[in-house]
Amino acid sequence: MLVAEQKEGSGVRAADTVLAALEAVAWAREPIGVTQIAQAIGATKSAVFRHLQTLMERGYLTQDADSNRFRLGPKAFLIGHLAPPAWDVARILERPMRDLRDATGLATVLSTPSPRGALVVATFPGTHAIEIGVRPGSELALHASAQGKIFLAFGPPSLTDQVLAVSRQAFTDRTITNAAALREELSRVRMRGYAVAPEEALLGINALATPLRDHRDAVVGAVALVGSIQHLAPQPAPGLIDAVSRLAEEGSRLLGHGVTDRSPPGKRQNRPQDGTAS
Amino acid sequence: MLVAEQKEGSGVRAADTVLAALEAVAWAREPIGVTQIAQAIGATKSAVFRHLQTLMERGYLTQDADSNRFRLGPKAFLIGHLAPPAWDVARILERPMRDLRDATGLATVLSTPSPRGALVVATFPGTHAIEIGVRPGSELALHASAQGKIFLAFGPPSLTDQVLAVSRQAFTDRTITNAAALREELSRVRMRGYAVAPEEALLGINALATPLRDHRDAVVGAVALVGSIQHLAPQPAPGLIDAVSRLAEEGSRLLGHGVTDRSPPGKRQNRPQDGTAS
DNA sequence: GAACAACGTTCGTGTAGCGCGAACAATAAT
DNA sequence: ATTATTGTTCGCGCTACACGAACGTTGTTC
Repeated sequence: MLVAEQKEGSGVRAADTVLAALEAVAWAREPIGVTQIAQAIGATKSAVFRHLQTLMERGYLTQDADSNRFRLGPKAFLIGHLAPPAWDVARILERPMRDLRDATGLATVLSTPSPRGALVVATFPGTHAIEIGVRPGSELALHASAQGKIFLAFGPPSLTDQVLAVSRQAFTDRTITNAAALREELSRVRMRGYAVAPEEALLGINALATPLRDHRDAVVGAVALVGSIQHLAPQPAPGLIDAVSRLAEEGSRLLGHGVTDRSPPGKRQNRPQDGTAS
Repeated sequence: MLVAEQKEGSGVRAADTVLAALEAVAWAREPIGVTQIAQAIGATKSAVFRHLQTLMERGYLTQDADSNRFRLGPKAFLIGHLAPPAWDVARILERPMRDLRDATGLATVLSTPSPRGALVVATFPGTHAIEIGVRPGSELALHASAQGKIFLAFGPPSLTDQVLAVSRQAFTDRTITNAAALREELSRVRMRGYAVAPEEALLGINALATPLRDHRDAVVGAVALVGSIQHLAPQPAPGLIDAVSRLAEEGSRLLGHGVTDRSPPGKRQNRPQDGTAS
């Protein structure tokens, strides 16, 4: 074992497992049993069982009296509704996102940055016969999704370094795994102001994403269109780019971007970085 | 094995700690630091620190870039909004609860049963000069709160046994700690249909609660008025009782109570169990 | 109705991973 | 500068966790 290979090194194992179990229940749209949870998160039944007890004791889960299956409980609900309204972009953007979906027929996705990837917060599936969508809760790889590249391109450079430090998984043969190539792609994204990821996460699928900025100009999310490469070419139609950009701008405006922007320049969190010294 | 004596024995310590840390952040209405969290949940700084890393890795928390303080993250938001809409009673009852508060001037509280107590889901503080309220997230003792007694009186008998198995804490000298007296009080609650808890949790404060029932006739929550014993006597004014009862009935109706109530009697969740062999 | 399968739950064991306390670093306050 | 308080890291010892297998129960199949 030469390489440190820090995958999960800093965290607490039992704590990570309990959160994984919680998520397994959350992502399932119907009550789910111990065995399914165990194999979903790759742990043994007995371990999961004890963790589920912990979650029940604290009210995050409830166990159906006669089926012995688990569903989310009141504490989970409460925690989510105590979360800062900043994440309520989902609600704010619900209408315009649906409109964009209806106008383009493509799946519309709202993501937010998370250490493991671009967390899908809200989605509106496409309207074509072959429906393409993304499940809320999914975490899209930062290097292989349009949203992820947005976060890498406009987010803190430490995030990029983190991603470049470990080897990137190749989901398809179009996935950009080379570090230099990825850096180049990111500077291209910065120039264009939008990101695409043709067949980088899944063959036949492309995505087009633009950044959401808050009142402090920090990128806090991304809106994206996802669809077949038939409807969403590697070089998307200008109309689509405009539409997504407008949606992102509207969302940013609703987040306070551009208003009361009186923070003295240079006082932002834009630590000098390297200015893309590449 | 007569008594199970399960205080915290069955859970996983690290898992419990990480959830406690998550809650500490959630209940704080502003970003909070490691030290405060540690002493809030009674753990050492270093342990809490590692747990916070786990929570960040999974996106439940975000760390403010320059203050190093923690706030709830997107995953917490998402989990809460994936919770079954049953807990959305809070939203459904928002209007009527506010109306009741305005009509009575007393704090209106919505609670739901949880193993540790009556979990406060939503509150509207009273309107008197001396404001009395309950913080969302608080877990009121089952034996010393009006809401808790509702859950004991109308919930599964196993819950009552559980509470009676351990010694009850006396918050004031009015708190009912004696097992027989509590059983008696519960049957009184069942007869009346409402519960009060004059000065049982806090001197000078009383509460008046009625049960919320879902479509299967199970008690899934309680609405309560909380206020000074000046405004809320140990034997509350009939008008107040009526008002709370009406609110609870309206809430129950919104939860589907009374419609398609065709479940055969005796088929409910009253499994014989061992009948309290102790 | 017996045999089977699958599930939730319990139990014992070895070890690694956790909690602890103290040291270190970085900031803020005096 | 000095002090105090914070966030972060380190090393150690022991606990309390993950594992695997067994148990009890439910539901399914022929």
